[in-house]
Amino acid sequence: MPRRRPARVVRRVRPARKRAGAYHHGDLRRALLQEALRTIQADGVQAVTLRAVGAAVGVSRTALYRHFADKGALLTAVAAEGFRMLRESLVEAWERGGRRREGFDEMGVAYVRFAVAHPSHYRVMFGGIVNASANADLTREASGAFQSLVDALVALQQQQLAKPDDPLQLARFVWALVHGIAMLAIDGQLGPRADPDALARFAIARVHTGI
Amino acid sequence: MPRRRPARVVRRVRPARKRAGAYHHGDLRRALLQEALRTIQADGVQAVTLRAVGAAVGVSRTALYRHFADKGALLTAVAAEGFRMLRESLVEAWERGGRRREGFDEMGVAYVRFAVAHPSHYRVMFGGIVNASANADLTREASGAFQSLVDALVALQQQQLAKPDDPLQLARFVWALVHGIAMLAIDGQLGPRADPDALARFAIARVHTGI
DNA sequence: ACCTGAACACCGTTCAAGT
DNA sequence: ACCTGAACACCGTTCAAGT
Repeated sequence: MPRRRPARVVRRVRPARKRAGAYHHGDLRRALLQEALRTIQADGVQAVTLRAVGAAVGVSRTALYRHFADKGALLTAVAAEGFRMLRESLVEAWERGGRRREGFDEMGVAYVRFAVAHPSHYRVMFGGIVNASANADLTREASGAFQSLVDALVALQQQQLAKPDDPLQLARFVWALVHGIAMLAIDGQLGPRADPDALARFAIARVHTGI
Repeated sequence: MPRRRPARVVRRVRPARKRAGAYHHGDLRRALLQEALRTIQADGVQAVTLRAVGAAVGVSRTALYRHFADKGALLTAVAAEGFRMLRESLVEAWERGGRRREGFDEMGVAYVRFAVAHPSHYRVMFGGIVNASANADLTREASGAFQSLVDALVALQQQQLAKPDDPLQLARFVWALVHGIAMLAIDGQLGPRADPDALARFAIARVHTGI
């Protein structure tokens, strides 16, 4: 493990100028969370150190402990935020596609695109870095994203566009499929020439004949 | 991050008894690899430290550098070994099922079972810990596992049990599906009462009508 | 050829102390 | 209430030295 030093945290370090006697930071919790998100997107999770995140928002490396239980809690919040963003993308795609079969196809593509656009963030959500069932907020956001898929499937069933199977099991099936495509894509396991979008459309098309 | 200390490495530490003038270890490379595998299965990747692995096989923490470029190379070897084991499981299931549709179903279940039986090892193979395309040996083993799926699909096509679509794309589709089920299962995202085996069979059954 | 031991530059976390 | 700075117990990696 190269133990590569955080690329260039310096650039956003505020020179510790603090008004005399004023230790407050407005909303340090939010600032730390956003800096963690920025670092993950730019340099990956391993670049998120308490020292680097603290320095970037102009605070000591232990200030975080006032707002998070530990580093794991910070990453848990990052994961929860990811599920919130993912749910928004899915719902937007579903509605843009007219809440019909086209909308469902768009959801599948949107899912894979989210992962490909935010690979490091996606890994925090699913890579075993945070314990999915440990945190109530995280569980709620993850369930919300999953529920948007269940809702769409129920709507398809009402329009006779899907078989009246257990929508939960159907949703798990579709979720696993797009999740698998997403993981293989960001892992480079689809090969250099594979097109994640095309595979997603191919897969969803095959799924329709099965559900 | 609790930075939890390696549970109980002590138990397998040999008391550094070394025959005078004999530094050789027979096959230290293999010993280090197997100890890493054992630790991952027992305590997870984060328990694999050069100090712990070295101590467990009775060697200093830097002896590893004679046989691996760095810690990443050790984990890459672990991942490659995982793909070898996975391919064996898949081929065994395919042949046990008579190289027909039943065999294909068994492959899907075997895939998910492998991941559930070796969750930490599976994460090393797919969790972004090692770079999939960086190492030739790893790439070869991963391709071998994937190829066992392609071979099965081609056989199904020859038996008219699958549509004559591009077998590579079909294989990516099925691979993504079982991979997604596996990941969600070991991540606990399927919920506490979900049955990975049942979901795998449900999914493969739906797939057959689509391929 | 193979391994050691000290040294180095990092970590996350705790805690008494400051305002 | 909120933050600091030193201290602690860990890391992976390098390197001169030993056999």
